[in-house]
Amino acid sequence: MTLRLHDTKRGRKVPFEPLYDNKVTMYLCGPTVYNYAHIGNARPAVVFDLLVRLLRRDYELTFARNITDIDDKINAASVETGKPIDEITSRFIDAYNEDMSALGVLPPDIEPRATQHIAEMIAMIETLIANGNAYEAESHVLFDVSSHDDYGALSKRNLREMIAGSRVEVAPYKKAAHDFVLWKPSTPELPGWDSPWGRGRPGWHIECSAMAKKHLGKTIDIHAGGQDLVFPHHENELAQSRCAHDGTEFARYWLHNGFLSMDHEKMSKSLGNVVLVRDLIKTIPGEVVRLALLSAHYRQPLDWSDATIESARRKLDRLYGAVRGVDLPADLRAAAEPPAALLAALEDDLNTPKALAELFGLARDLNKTSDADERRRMTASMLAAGSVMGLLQTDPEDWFAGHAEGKLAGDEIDALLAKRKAARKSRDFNAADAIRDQLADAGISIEDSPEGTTWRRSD
RNA sequence: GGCUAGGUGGCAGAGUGGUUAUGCAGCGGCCUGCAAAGCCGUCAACGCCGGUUCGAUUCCGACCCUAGCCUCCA
Repeated sequence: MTLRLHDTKRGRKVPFEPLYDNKVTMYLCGPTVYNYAHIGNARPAVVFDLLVRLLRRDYELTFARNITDIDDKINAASVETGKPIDEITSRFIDAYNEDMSALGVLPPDIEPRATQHIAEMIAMIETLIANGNAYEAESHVLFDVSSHDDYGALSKRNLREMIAGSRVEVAPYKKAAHDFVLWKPSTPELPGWDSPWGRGRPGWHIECSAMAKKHLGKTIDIHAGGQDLVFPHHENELAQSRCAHDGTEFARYWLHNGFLSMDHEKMSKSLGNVVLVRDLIKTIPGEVVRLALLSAHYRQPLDWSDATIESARRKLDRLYGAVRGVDLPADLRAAAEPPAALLAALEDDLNTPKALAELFGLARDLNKTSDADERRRMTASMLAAGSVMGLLQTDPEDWFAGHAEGKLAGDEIDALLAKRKAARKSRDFNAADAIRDQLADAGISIEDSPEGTTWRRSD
């Protein structure tokens, strides 16, 4: 395949070539588990899940998505609720995985947790001190940014400008404003680990460097995350890892997804517009959320609103409508390939809107033809495409029946449709239309065709 | 203030130096007992001002506007 990816560091799309022939390593910055995942957290999980699915077609992929389970926000939640840290984190790890699963996100090969890699972090910090890249001050260990020439190369900023624009108070123990914490002391109430610098806990950035090294090696192929992580998180990871590994390249391709807004406003707790995935999927199929997240290119901003959801739902109705009622043998389905144009779109830096356009084109062709073999072939192709994108994996009948219980049960609907059929046969259209109205009131719309009548939930 | 990305038809959203994106909505038609779904046709766009060019929405420059980052943040 000819995959092209937009690399943040080079600032442009470049052909993807793994370090080793057919083996690819990929690391995605996962959640900090102090709360349920919101829709903004879901975007990187979904878009990079698509990349994972694409890569697995041609490469032997090792994919790690970490869990940050030690952090000040987690500590704050612990103090607030009076519950121990691991009770909080294990609960939200489970919730995160359930929620992502509902969005069709496949589990990563490795899900490393920060608290299980303290020794690796300490070892890396010791190396950084020994190499002259870090220093100890007042029980803290800080990374000396001035020791790394290339600092700022990823986020395209230079230290002088950053200091000029800085509005941050500089901690007194720092040599320079942008030196960042590798290790910091803990108070007796807070979680801590023994270290050469006393009882303490790791800074935020070091965990990803240590875990990437342990599970994927010194140089990884793809490092991904949200755009907001470019600085400082990824810039700092990059500096640490290279300095700890004698300048060895850390990540060969840096991928960052764009931000999500809520009704054109920034999502924030203070505005009260944070939407949890957990709440969303109570009323909306996870697949609708997934398609909504894939309906804009991953590097573009995406606005989340009721219209976004409704649009995704209608798109799925159209796609499922096309494959509905096609009797597809399992072997034909298993052997099918996605259309080449669709793959080409995805391989062009995950151009999901283009890929979806191809899918709709196929749906139109499918709706047009009445040849049974053609219909089976096209349906198989659509489902294969859906499989790469993590869509269309539900039985169409189940899709249109809806997940939530409506006002009418399935057998009641069938009974009404039978009555209507009889009425139509005796050309009593008033009675037939009354039944149709009754169904419409219950949120059921019906579709007559030469083969019979089908129905769908439309509310 | 600095850095980065972007401003496309009613809405969402790709793309391109000259030719239909796509979805929803609208309009006309076909199909239907009437609808719905589907199909056909159709309307409609490239922030502003210059420049390069035979030709720019697409390249270059200025300007205006928007978002993100510069502090925890997907």
